[in-house]
Amino acid sequence: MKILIVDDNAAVRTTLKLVLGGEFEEVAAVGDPTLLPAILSRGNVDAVLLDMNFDNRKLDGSDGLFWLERIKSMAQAPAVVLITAFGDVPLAVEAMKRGAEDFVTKPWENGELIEKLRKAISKNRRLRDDGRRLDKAKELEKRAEEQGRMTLDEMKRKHIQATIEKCGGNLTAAAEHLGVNRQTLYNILKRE
Amino acid sequence: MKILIVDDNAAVRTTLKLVLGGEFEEVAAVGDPTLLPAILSRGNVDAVLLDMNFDNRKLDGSDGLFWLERIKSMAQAPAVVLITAFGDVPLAVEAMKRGAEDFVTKPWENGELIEKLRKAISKNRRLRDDGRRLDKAKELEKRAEEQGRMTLDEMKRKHIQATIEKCGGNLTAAAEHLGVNRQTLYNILKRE
DNA sequence: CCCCGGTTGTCTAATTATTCGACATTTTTC
DNA sequence: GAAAAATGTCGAATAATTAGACAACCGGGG
Repeated sequence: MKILIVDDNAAVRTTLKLVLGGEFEEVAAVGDPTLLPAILSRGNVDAVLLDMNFDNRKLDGSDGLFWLERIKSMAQAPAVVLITAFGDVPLAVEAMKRGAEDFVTKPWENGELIEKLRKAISKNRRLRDDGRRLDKAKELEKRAEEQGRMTLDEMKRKHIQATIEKCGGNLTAAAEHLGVNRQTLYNILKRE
Repeated sequence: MKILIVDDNAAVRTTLKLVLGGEFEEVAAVGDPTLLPAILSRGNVDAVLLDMNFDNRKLDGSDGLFWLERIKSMAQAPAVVLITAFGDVPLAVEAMKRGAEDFVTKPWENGELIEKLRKAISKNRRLRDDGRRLDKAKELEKRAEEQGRMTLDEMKRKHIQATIEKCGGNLTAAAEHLGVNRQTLYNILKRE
């Protein structure tokens, strides 16, 4: 499991890398959140541990929310755990509503942080699977509907095509599966 | 849109009913959370506004989390907005992780609360729709799989049955849709 | 009430599709 | 390189589909 730390404080980055290094497969750290899209588009990060404040003139966490949104709008988005020294309840709630898997306040407790990261990753995986399944659901729904108003012949052809596909192009086996003679299958295919 | 207020403080209940009464179709309030299952199983509540502390000896919000879980484990669960006077960040985060749509702290701002309730309801509706679609997806998937290893004849029969169904039993129309002769359809049906 | 358009159930004869057995050929597999 | 499996193609027997036709039936409107 690969973790990406994003915090503008070099000391925090070093500490976190040290703490998490022994627990996760790979731990990288960057100080500049603008690098996030580039890094994540390479797609091998399981969780991002994201600081909420990068511009020291505003400590309201809006930077963190912004980057959270950027991350979560990506396809195959990683889990995101937010971390902040200036967290209040409304900010935490807002972050969770925008799809963060967890929200921790500095100073953190190491073991707890590790646990939260692990849980975040597995929760995110579940969500991603659900998302994928939803996409598939829409497709299936559409196909079922099309199928509904199909002519018998079209239906037949489609099923034949699918079966041949499934048999890896072996027409004899396909004919067997379809319950028709091999010759009949040939005829049908010849008639296009 | 129907709102259920759950708070052991009668004054809070009265105030909330007054505030929300003009904004929502129906607003009910109870003081005892143990009534929740009974009320919600009647299934006409869109959102629950749930206090986090019922036992005044423990103000850690565990009661709220407990009831939140109970509500969210129901089929067709309503939206839940938590409300508390003793909220801290970890509690808010935990509540959101457990599926609450929002988390507000006393004292609340009326307009904001109303807005949060509305948004909570629509968010919950989206989630519920997704859930339903997922269920349907599984079913469709199963059917598609079955279909995959069907004989041409079985396939034909299934499609014919479905089409007749869709045409409300009108065989002439069904035959038309299927692109076969009416007589052929009769023959097929007669052959069982 | 009766007529009418649409459906149903059934029939024939002509057409078309499917099956079976067989054979030569090509491709796969061991 | 030989055996096994798959392909491509026949012809003849069998089965299914088609078009056209006819009597019967049902439901609504004149």
